[in-house]
Amino acid sequence: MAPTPPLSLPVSPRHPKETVNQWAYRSLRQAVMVGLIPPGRSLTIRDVAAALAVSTMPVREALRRLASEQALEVQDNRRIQVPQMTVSKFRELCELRIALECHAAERALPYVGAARIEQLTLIDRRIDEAHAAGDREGVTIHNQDFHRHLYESNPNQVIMPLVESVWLQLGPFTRLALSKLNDFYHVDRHSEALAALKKQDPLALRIALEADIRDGITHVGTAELLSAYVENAGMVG
Amino acid sequence: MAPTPPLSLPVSPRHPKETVNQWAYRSLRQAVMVGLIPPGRSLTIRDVAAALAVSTMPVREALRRLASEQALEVQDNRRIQVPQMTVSKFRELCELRIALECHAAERALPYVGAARIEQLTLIDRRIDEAHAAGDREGVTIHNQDFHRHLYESNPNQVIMPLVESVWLQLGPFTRLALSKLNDFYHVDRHSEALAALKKQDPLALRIALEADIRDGITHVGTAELLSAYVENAGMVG
DNA sequence: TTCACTAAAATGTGATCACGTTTAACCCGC
DNA sequence: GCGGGTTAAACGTGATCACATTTTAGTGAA
Repeated sequence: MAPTPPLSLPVSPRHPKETVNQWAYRSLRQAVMVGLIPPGRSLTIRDVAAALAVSTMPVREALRRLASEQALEVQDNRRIQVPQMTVSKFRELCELRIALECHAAERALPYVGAARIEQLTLIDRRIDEAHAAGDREGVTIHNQDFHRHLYESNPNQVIMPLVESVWLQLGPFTRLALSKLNDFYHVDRHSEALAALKKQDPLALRIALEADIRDGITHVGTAELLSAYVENAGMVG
Repeated sequence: MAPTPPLSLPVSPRHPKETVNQWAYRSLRQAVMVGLIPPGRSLTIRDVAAALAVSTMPVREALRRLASEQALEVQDNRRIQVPQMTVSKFRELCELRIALECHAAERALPYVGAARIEQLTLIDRRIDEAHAAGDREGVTIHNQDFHRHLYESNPNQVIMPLVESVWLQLGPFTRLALSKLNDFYHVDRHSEALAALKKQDPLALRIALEADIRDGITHVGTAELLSAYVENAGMVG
């Protein structure tokens, strides 16, 4: 077995007023979300601390937090690693995502006014632009932005943290979905969702949203593709 | 304003092989779950550490973890407190609970066999016993046990952590529901759920489960009762 | 009495160190 | 060469200390 390569993390600049803890959390979260750390890779506190050039203290709290959000996994060894994915677990996460987000959208619907719809339309345009430019990471970010803004129309926010947790778990594997994105004719589910919002039609919204989520998933969801991806431990370009 | 009373936590014995961190987390979680710490009460690291007779290190990690599970809330002051509840937030949490748990039950259904049903029946009996004995906390614990065992029939577990998060947020207020428990004729929704499991009937299971959850909630859910409870900051016997 | 300003206490944050456990390397005997 | 046992390195955990920020108390003037 080859020796584990030295850990290198992309260091985004640290915001002013941001604690080292938050910065470490944000950096690690981003790395996990875009699948930069292959599943099964174990993260030691000292290594991450060295990679981020900070002490161990903020790092271990960031690691623990990500673990409690199911983005990382603590083994019996007390060692922390990126969770391994299985086909059935993946399916389970997708179905959960659909149930959760359809519910979130339905609960948000009554609060969606014209201003919000305009905002969502704008974000949707940004997705298209990133899509046209072949910017996969941009598509991911703006797509999450679209969903987040929709659900957060509901002022009584309790669902978003759970949705984010699911996103984090699926995160490392959405890259695969995006790599296939251009191979299919892309139906704009977001337009359908926006139409449903304008009509205040809950059922149409659910349908559009479920279709949108499945669209991004089915390309991955075939057992063959995913298991090939899983076996390669995330090494997909 | 009266000076904040000194913090006293019920210290459950520490398991062997359990780290101080885990023990502190478990203790705090339990305290929050049963509503022992009134909403709005701010928890300082040093106070909790003193109450648990440990150093600050494990405590702050426990606090942060509970915060990331939405059981506690970090303010802009960086201070940590038990979240305040509002009527609409409560309703939102209840609807989320129903959506989440109905989905979990449906995904678990195919895996529920005779052995599991027998186990659930046993737990249900324990609920009745606690109910008869007037043991509210026992009812809560065994009821959660029933739901947990049902959802965990699904071997690909991804939903339970989210469910636990919702339980934690509702936790401090279920006490009120239980205080009214004996005032109404109690339809045994668990029996209906068990029947649905035997028949492998997804729809009947959903209906039974939603009814079960609503039964425990409607007594609280009336705006008057809850707001009275919220105003009193959890001071309900 | 009330408001503003200052000083002191309290609190969160981050770094460093010590200890026990786990993991990996190494060496010896077969 | 190969397996088993010993030793050293690596790691997580928990405690203590120093520092910056926040909160509170106290004081004095209007």
